Amino acid sequence: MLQSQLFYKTLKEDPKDEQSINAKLLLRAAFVHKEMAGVFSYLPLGLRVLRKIENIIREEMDNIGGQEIFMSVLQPKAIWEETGRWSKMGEIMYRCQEESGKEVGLGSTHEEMITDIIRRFVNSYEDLPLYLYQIQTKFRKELRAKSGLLRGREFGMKDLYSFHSSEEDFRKFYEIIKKSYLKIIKKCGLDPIFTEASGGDFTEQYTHEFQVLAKDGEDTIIYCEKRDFSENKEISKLSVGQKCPKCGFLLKEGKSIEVGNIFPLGTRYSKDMNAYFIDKDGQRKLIIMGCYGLGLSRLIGSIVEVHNDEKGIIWPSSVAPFQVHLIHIQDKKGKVREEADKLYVNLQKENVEVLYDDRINVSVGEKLAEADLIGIPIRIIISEKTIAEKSVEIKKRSEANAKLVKIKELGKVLKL
RNA sequence: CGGGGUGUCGUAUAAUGGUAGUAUGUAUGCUUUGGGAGCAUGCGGUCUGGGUUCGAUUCCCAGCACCCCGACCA
Repeated sequence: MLQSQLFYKTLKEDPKDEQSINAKLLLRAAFVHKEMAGVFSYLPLGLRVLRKIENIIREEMDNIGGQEIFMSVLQPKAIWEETGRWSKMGEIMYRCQEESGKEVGLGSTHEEMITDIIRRFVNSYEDLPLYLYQIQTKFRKELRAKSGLLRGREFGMKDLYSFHSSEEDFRKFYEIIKKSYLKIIKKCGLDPIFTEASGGDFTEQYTHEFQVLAKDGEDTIIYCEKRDFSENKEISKLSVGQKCPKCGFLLKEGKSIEVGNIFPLGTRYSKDMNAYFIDKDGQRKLIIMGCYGLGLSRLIGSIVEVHNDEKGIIWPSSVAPFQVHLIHIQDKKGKVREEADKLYVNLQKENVEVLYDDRINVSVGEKLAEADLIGIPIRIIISEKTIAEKSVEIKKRSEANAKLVKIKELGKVLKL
């Protein structure tokens, strides 16, 4: 991508109304545009990050046998009435009324809809287990949207629903998905803590959350540094300084962001919505369900909250909008530009995702400051100086020092 | 939804009961190229509605928006 063509514009100053780091940096670097509180549009840079994360998730979901679907956002009132949640979700769900008086809701979650779908397709134990997921925009009337992408009224989420013929089978899958989520979150460059919490609106039982430590997180967890124990402070009977019940280490308390959660739904929804299957023994039984959410927008926000410095964002390479930021420093004869063009073409041939700062009437300082703000993991500078040594300068965004690398050896250094 | 704060060019800010200024961005031209570069010229603004007043961006009231705290929630 040529930077001269990229749809973006950076801001030198923090937007005055934003307090959270993720909002400040994502807005300043033009990853997103804010439409209103808790509602953001994704611009080219931000969308590239979003797609990266989506694909990390897809790959992992497909690995464990998930199948992707895409449910509608508009939801009929009738299915929500079956579970009694039409009135219960009133404060959360956006709703509208058609001319005829018919009411519809915008999906704030999809338990009802998925149950409605599968009850028409699942008849036998042979149809189970079944794992369906989607990557979808959710709408919730947040009374107080805040903290940039961390709490929105419209936000991206991956939701997975699993269907089982026995509690035992469900438990097995619960363990699989736990590992899988930990893996996904780690791949996104975060350090997840598996945390026990209360079930909220979904279930009476305790559930589990995937928390990421962050100064400005809105949750508080009591956790063991060895990662073998963690409870949301809301429900925890333990506190800082007490011993971890698993390993005896001293417990810590920390602010955190909930990036994912898993709920054992049991037969809560299948019962209300008559989702049965015929088991091996010929008996009609309720389908056992689980649901598993992963906040896409929230993951992006969390990554920025965790990976930044005073100059800008530091993207982990797995989710970075580009892998390499190629910057040329203009000389009088235009030689550097020629060399940079060549390098750009070559990198593209090697399928390196490269953002090439080809702009000519822009000062070096501005280019470098913008590069730091945008936060692409590897910065390559080519200038008269480096060309004199048949080299380029390489610097990782996460490191302080740059080094000269011979152009010939560039492929090796970039591990192409 | 309760409490608090803030609304001035795209962004960040200053000032004022009587012509709204600066920086940055942006447009044009020239110069410049290793940390948001220089000169010149141009474009661009007082959230909305009501009240007080000869006159309101300024004072008062209401609304709206945004931010923060709380409650709620992924």
